[in-house]
Amino acid sequence: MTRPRARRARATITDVARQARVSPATVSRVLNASAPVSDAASRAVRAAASRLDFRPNLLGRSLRAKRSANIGVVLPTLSHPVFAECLQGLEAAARACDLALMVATTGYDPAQENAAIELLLRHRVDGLVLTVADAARSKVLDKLDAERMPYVLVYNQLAGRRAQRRPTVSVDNRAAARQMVEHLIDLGHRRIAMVAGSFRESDRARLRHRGYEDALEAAGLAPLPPSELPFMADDARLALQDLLSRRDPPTALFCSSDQLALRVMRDLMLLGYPVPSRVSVAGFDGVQLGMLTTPSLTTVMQPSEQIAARALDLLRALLAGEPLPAPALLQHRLRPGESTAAPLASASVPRRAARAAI
Amino acid sequence: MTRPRARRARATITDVARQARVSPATVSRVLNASAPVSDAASRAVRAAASRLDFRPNLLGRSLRAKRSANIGVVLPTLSHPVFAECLQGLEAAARACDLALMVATTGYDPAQENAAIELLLRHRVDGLVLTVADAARSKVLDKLDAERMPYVLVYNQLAGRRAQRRPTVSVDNRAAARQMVEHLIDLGHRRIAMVAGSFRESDRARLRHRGYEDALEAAGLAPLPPSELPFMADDARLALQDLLSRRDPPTALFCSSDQLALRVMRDLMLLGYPVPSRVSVAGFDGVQLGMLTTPSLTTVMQPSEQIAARALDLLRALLAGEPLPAPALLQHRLRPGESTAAPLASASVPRRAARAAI
DNA sequence: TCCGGTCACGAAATCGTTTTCATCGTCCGC
DNA sequence: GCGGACGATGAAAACGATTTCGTGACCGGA
Repeated sequence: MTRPRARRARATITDVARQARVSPATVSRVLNASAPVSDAASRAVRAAASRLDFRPNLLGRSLRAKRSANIGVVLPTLSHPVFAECLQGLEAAARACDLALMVATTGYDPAQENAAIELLLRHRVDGLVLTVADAARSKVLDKLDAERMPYVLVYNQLAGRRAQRRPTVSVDNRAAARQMVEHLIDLGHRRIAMVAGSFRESDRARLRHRGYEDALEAAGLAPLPPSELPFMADDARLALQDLLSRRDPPTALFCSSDQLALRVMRDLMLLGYPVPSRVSVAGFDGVQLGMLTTPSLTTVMQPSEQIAARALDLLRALLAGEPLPAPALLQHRLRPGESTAAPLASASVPRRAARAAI
Repeated sequence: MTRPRARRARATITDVARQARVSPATVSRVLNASAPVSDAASRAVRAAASRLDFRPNLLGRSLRAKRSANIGVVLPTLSHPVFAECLQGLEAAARACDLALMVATTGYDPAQENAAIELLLRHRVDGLVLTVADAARSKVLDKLDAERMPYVLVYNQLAGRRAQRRPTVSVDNRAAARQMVEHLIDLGHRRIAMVAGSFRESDRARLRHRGYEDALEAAGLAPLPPSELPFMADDARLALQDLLSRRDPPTALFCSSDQLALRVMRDLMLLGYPVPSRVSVAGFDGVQLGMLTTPSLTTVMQPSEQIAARALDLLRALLAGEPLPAPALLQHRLRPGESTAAPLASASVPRRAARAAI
């Protein structure tokens, strides 16, 4: 007697086996192509599986195989479009090879980084793709190393010996920043300030600052003291006001991210400093929305899609047992926009002096 | 003889049990507080667990308990900030109750919607939070219903009987759109066009169009034919050019999303129609970036954080066995920006005629 | 003292797979 | 005709937890 009203539970591999008159082992072999199976059996299994609408229970498989086909993604935030785009890219790449993605965000907070990773590890992700605040002194990376849990860093970039131990996919932040600042110098700017959210907490911001210094030094110009913009909108505006009302204010601002650059542009407008006629603004990231503003944002494009795709490639290689890959540096591209222009004649250092300085 | 060089495998519940001199069952009871345990045993277990750095293997638990503590999120895209913000909110809410999130994006494509869901179901997510292209005629929702898989829709909004069967969390799209268009009318606009990516594929765009019609009708104004902007940037610009070079062109454009509105604003600038002096533009969503542009975007704010939090609440209720909740309508808010203003005197219908029409 | 009832706990079954190992033909070369 | 190799298969043991069920121990009341 079958009980018609009870919802039929989903078919398991045993049901398929019974229906196909083979053993569960054979079903597994057919469905995973993990061992040769006779044609007859193979067909019977496939027929049974489709008849029963078999959906393998990945929990069972993962438990037994010690592989969950599941990779963790840990990012600082999704409000910043560059990370959202990256996640989007990861997701596409992951689904292409039947991997699921578990995401967590950390808000740049080490405690949350840790909590996020713990959660993912409990769920037995096979590996991780992550962006940490500071890759060189990250507790969670130490932990992952200690546990031999494979991971690939994205956007983070390491220098020196550490770079050999921790796989990263990024652009050459220093070179890219230098190129951007050189662009500003080429436009005629002589007093260029760099603005970031926090240098201390971001390895990328620091590298970009190095690039900024490289460019100025090569041009014989003096770097201005770096500015950190407070997180609160109003405080940030005041800080900006302060920065620009000094004697010899900067004529160009190089921002450590597009998100920041867009905020800065907006604040400058509100403060009565038109962009780019009074102040030029440059960003870093190349988010789509930077092209939609007026003026459009001059920025360094990071190839987020490629970064994502490459990161997943590397991670899969690690999972396959290949040795630690060298850090991957992907090509950036300077995207000129309308937010940068030559400085006002009155604001720029007299031509002759500038030339002499160079 | 222990082999010191072999990496010690992670401790399992059995190891903890052995170390604490109790059975695995007791360990489980202590760690999940699922049954009373003596103080002594409890302490011993906790001590052993922390000494061994025990990390429960959720695969084992999920398999046995038929609960994976894992919820699936299916969204059209993450490039659209409104979804990124939603995911961000979901993640925060989920981690607060120790749930992991598995995400997939669909690009509004039914085939991908299906593939994404299949993947998540194989991984045995406990439930889903999703946004589909069109909730009323969605194959995947039918499938989920058939399988009794709990889900909550976000942003989607259903009308009529269907609304009772499918839990949704959204704003009142129609009312919100009406309010936005009324705002345009109040500013003096008489020829207002609505612009969307695709009405056919989006239940939300259609509802917002209804609200648009409501507002115009209530004001005694005639709706203009709706415009769908092509996806390709250049084509979209041409379409816009065409729309505005007709006889009696619209003086205000109501866009079905902020993303679209920002693109439209940019294109209008490029085409030589300043916003808002020549054309007003209004959006829908309330994404953060809309406040950073100049002019800032007039829009309807959807409370994405709350939508996410509420969706997770509802889903947890469903998982706990509670009956289907009624659709949740959350409060929207009109966020006035600089992208809307009174129409040029020459463009607006003469006051008297307008009054008469009303 | 005995009995019924809690209470804390352990043994063992179970979840749905994969994987090892043994078995059984069959085929081939001699 | 025989031995060995090989190919396809099934039985059964994992994987790491939860959960059912049963069993002492203990307590209070008669």
